Amino acid sequence: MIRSQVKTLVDQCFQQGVEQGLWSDAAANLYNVEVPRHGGQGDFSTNFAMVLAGKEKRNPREIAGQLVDLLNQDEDLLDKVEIAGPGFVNLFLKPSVWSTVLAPISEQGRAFGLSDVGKGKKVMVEFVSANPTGPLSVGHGRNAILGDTIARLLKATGHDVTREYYFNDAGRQMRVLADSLKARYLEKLGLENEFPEDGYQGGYINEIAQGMINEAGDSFKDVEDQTLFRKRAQDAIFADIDTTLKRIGIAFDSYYNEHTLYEEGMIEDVVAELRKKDLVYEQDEATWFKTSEFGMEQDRVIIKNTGEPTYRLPDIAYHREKFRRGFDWMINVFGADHIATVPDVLAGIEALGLDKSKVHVVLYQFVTLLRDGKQVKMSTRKATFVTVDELVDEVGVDALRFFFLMRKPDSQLEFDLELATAQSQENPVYYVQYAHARLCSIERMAIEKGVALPVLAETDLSPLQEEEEYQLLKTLASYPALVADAATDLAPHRIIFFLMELSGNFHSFYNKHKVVTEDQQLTVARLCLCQGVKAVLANGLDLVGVAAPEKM
RNA sequence: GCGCCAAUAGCUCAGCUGGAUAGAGCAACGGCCUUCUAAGCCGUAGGUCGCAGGUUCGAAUCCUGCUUGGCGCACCA
Repeated sequence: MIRSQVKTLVDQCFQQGVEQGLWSDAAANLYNVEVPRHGGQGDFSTNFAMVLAGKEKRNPREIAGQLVDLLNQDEDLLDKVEIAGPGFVNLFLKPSVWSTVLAPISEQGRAFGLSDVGKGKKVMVEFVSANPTGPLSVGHGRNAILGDTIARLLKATGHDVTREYYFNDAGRQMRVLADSLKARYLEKLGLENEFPEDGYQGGYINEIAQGMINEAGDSFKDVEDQTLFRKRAQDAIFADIDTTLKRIGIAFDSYYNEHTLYEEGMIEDVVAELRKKDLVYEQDEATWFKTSEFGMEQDRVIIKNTGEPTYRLPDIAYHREKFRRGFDWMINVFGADHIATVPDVLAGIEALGLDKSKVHVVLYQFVTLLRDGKQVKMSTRKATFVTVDELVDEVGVDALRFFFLMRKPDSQLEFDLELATAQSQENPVYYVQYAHARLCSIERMAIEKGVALPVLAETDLSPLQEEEEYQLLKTLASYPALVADAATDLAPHRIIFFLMELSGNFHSFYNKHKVVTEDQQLTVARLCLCQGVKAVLANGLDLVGVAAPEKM
């Protein structure tokens, strides 16, 4: 926005300097224009002279002086230019420039902040992907919110996004699940049963068993085939997962069942292709993949001596399928405990001659749940986990999403239930939402007092001259670039930090200055500013899936 | 033993991919409601950016080596 105007200006001066023989073009695209951290260092600052000095072994302050002369030809943007420190050139904008940010916000409305930096790139975000063995737990919650928000960000920046859920309803885990259900079923009928040693102990199994009894009594008691029980468990649990996801605002574009890979022969196909490249061999009745040829310490089994593939093989086949479906960028959201599987799959992709740089794994660290100040130990089997549903019951969807996004994926996330529930008033999500509600309240008040909401194009913005007003305008102006960066860096937490900053700017402004006053000119100008802040807050909140309430 | 992630204020964490004097929220202390929502604001205090080297005009940020914590290292997923 305004920053890019300034960047363009500096670029033009750079070019002029090249044409005038002041310097070579060695530093093209290497310098930057950024917002300095401290006050008094201008609205923007460039390291131009120092970068160039490094390239040409000259005195940076001398180059800075030449750049300043060129910049001083500008009449529209700049108020003054200074050389500072080791050779920074600090640019001070004409104050009136800042209010120009309000026009695009007003014109674009909900679309302000969106961009086409993705250029329609076809991207798949695969996330959650939990097998249907139980309700979604806290870890899945972080996965779900992270994946969903990354998808939202990419969509907002012009990517063609597909959200996919990959799951597997076969395999050992599901067999144990079926056995667990059957045992509970028999148990409830008062019949002899044997609960599997490593069975799933969650109460949800009992509920499913009870449902079967309510429906059909004991008619399943002699069924030997486990398929029935597996299907009952899977259907019930999947429906449950789906309900939870809907509840936290998440919908998938497609679901992919591992079965498909078998049914359509893609598993054998991958093995055949690897074999053709002499990358597999048989040993101890198992089939091995030469991962050692791709920088790994040892080879890995892809087909067990039982004839059953290990998880690697379908994972590789699945990724090949993603490539075949034409995705340019494949993002997987995995918990840190899956780190070990990543190199194998990447090796497989490489082995198949595909471009592994198109696959990006977002690894998020664990969520530590604190209850009564103590860490809650969680285990899916023992059902000592806290579910996403329970969390939502306690803190609500908005707080859940906000909290899960407050930390970058790389950081462990501490979720203190007491803090999130008992002190919900101090919850940062309210800080942001409250700012939005206040803005709505101001508009209501203005209308009540007979002040019509202004039309920006007809409003003189020159009365906006307070420091707090400039601060708000500057923050607003930084929004579009922030969204673009957060998206391409897969860093949703930056949106959260932006929202807190903008809200903070607004609360400060609000406490120091009154919007609706006797001064007509000032009132309408400030109402325009408020409309801009409100719109950007709403857009940002929408981007992370948090509500923007009009009243609190 | 090997791999990945982290280490920044008392606590929880940012730090825009190498910039100038280190940032926020809680917690602590002191102030601000007859005025558009006090779920808010203002001020004070709080730091050897885990340790040691290296790279350069310049390092919390990049490289190497250590230390501590978390997660992994299956013919489980």
